[in-house]
Amino acid sequence: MSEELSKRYEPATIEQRLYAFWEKREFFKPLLDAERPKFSIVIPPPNITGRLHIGHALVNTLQDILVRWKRMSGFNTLWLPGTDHASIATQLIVDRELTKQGISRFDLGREKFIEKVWEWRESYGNQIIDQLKRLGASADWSRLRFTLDEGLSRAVRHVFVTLYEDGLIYRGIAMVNWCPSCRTAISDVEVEFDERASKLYHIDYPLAGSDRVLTIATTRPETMLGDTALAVHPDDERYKDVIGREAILPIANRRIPIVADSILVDPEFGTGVVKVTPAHDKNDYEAGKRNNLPQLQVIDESGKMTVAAGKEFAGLDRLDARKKVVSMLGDTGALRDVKDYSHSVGFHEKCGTTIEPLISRQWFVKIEPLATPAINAVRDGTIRILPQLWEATYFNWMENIHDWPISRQLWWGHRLPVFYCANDHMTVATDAPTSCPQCGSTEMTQETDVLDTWFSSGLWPFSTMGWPDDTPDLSIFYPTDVLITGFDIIFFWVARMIMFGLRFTGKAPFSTVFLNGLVRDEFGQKMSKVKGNVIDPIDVIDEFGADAVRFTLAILASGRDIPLAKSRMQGYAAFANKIWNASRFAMMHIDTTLSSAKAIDRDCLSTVERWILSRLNETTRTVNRTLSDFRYDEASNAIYQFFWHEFCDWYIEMVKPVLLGRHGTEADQQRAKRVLLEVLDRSLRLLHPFMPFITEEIWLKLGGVEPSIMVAPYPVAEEPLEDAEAERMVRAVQAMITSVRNARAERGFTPKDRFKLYVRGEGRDAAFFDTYAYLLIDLARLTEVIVNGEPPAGAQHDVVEGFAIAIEFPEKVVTKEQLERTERELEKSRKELESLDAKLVNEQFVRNAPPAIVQGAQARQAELRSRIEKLLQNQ
RNA sequence: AGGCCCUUAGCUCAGUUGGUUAGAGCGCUACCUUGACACGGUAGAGGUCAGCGGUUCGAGUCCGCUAGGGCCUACCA
Repeated sequence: MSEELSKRYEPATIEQRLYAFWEKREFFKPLLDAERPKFSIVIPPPNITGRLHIGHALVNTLQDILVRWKRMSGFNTLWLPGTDHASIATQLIVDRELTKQGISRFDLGREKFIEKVWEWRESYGNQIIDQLKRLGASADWSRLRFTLDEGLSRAVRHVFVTLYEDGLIYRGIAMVNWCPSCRTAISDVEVEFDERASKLYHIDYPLAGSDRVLTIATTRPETMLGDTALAVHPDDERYKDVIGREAILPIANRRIPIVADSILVDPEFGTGVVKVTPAHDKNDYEAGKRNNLPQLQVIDESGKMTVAAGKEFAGLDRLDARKKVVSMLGDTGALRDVKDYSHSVGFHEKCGTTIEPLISRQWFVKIEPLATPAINAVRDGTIRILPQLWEATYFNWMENIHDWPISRQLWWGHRLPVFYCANDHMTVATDAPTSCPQCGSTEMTQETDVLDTWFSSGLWPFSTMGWPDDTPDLSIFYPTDVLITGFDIIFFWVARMIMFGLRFTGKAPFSTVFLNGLVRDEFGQKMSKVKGNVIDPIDVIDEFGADAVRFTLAILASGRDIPLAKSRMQGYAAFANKIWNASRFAMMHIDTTLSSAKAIDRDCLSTVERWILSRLNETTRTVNRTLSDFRYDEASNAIYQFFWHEFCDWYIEMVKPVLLGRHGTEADQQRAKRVLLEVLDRSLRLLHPFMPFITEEIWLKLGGVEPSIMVAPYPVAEEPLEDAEAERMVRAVQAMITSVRNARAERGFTPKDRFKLYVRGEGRDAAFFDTYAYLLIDLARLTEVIVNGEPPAGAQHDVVEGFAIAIEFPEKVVTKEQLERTERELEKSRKELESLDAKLVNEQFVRNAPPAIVQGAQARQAELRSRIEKLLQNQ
């Protein structure tokens, strides 16, 4: 048959053509058929701002492997793709673009700015989708969703209104994490802490009406302008007498009360006196509420000092104000000491700005009623989180969860469905009211705040399927089966989907969460532009092919961090080339197509054929089992080992004598061709989820019944193919061949030199060695094999897999290396035998160990004894 | 501060409930242009499984301690 294949596999020439073929034939699309077993999965929507990075490549490779495996295994499979509008990230990017052009978003105004963002999204927002296609992702692009789509926006409004009506969304004034650069509130999970070198300033506060001073310590002296109290511990003997008195706040010269607070103050820390700034510190805020202290805001939304901080500070940036305060304190002698200090500082994860705790009016989700069912769902096994150790992290966070601030003072995103009339009456409704239900005013304005991006992505598994409508997609594909994502968004996203899913659909949105590790560089370092160790997936796809990249990611992914090295990808590119050439070899000989080939008569197979089918069957079993456990590493490794080291290294070599007509009958040859086709076909199908492109390219040439390998059935293990006896005998042949090659190399013979081999075997085994002597002759390059003959003196003896063999060399050339080697082997065998002997005379061992272990030890003991005896003859 | 994890070949890592001789990829050495493949083949070197102690007939695997490294969460005046 067969067209010519090029000598080397060239991924670039086939990948895009095959992907276009799959898309055109709509193989990615599931059926709207509720009767068939389904498998569904939703993509973690990448941000529209994103370019594909290696983390996306990983998570989407893992999803695609699962999806292709399930699809081939007969499931009606949906992989639903989409993108996230990424409120802050996108706004930041477009903002920066505008800044480059010398425009501020405030010049444009909200509406014009949002138009710009949509334009930006049209141009760049789907780049990442095209990149996912390069990877081979078999998602159903006809269902592509975007979190700001009308349908998804409707779901968002519906959820907001429902939660509001249920009393689970409220508006309130509270201290939040504020980003002075983005000028918005953010949630706790969006704050990243980093240990920073800083200073601890010790400042004297005079006690009013006395000469005494109270020394406090602070890392943020500028906030003292907003101090409204000092606090000490009520049981601290040193300060019992000052409780209730007043201190004089330096610089501002205000009198502030001294209060007792056992929660805020740790008497062991510092001087035991704490300044209290209720408007600018979380703990002080709480302490202020406990002690009825006024809140004095001295820093504004942009991080600048307010008028309340004093005339000379108003308008200064908080850091400049700090310098000024320190300098003034120094001048007045109130600055007692400055110490180097290291403490953790919160930064906005998106822009890196230092977070400023501020009191502001925000919208919150009351989280406890949502969290409790979400905790239970994981506890009772409705949802399982893998690797399981993440469950503890999930519980820990969920059990200490705080209300979720969901409003953001941004422009790009879902505007809250909250409307105010001219008389400031508030209406919460999914559709904009034309007039105020309370006063009839027709001057309605919508809340300017938008929702946290994660509010909409929290609805992703069902909003993408048309919820809140009752759609076929929802009834067939929801809840989904598996969620694959990075552990870094377990709180941002996974927890919120579970909470929302349970609340609004009554069902867990997925039954399994698989959290993949972080891709690092080959030395285990995080990839970062600064370090310059970033691997761009598109670059490596260009260099090694998508299949090699995917295979590398899969074989390294066991749930933990992945140290990715280019050398690794190079290795699997070589594997792809190996597959290509093994197939090339096979196709040079195969003369039927898969669809026209006759069924294999399993009753008249050769031992070698039964062996390779048995090995392939075992591999098939392993791959299916490990994939269902998300052990991508074991699955891909099993195929790799089988294909390269059993199929290529041994089977193809063993079948060559028959295939090339050096041995056997015409019928043997025909059968060999048929089995070769069978093994290649099954191997390719087994491998397809991991390496979709190369397997498709080759498989199409084999002429199967199905139009594509991706819709051909996935192999499953079949018990009749297991053949322990064939495996035992071929193992023996392999060991004999290895032994001969080894001895040849040791004695300094070339591969061209041929020898006589003596093999000892009984009954059926002897008959086997007679029949398959040609294998030994061909692969070990022998002149002949003598079964149960008497080897001449000077032959080299060995015992492998329980069979005694001897090699007759042309003359007795015993090299020093060889003697040393024999000595080493003897030493090893003796040592092992020694420990085995000790074990077997130990009654405890014989009594307590399982019989199989004891029998194994005895068998090994016998083998070692005979091996030692034979090795001694070589000296 | 609390919790979790890691330490196995030169490098990066597997090693499932304790059980024969601890594996892989890359790298390294020697030989081989054998009619699928030099992105190849064959053979080989390389490990006191971080250290110490314990449980057990038996420990890389279980327990404790020590040392080093990483991650997460919360607070740090």
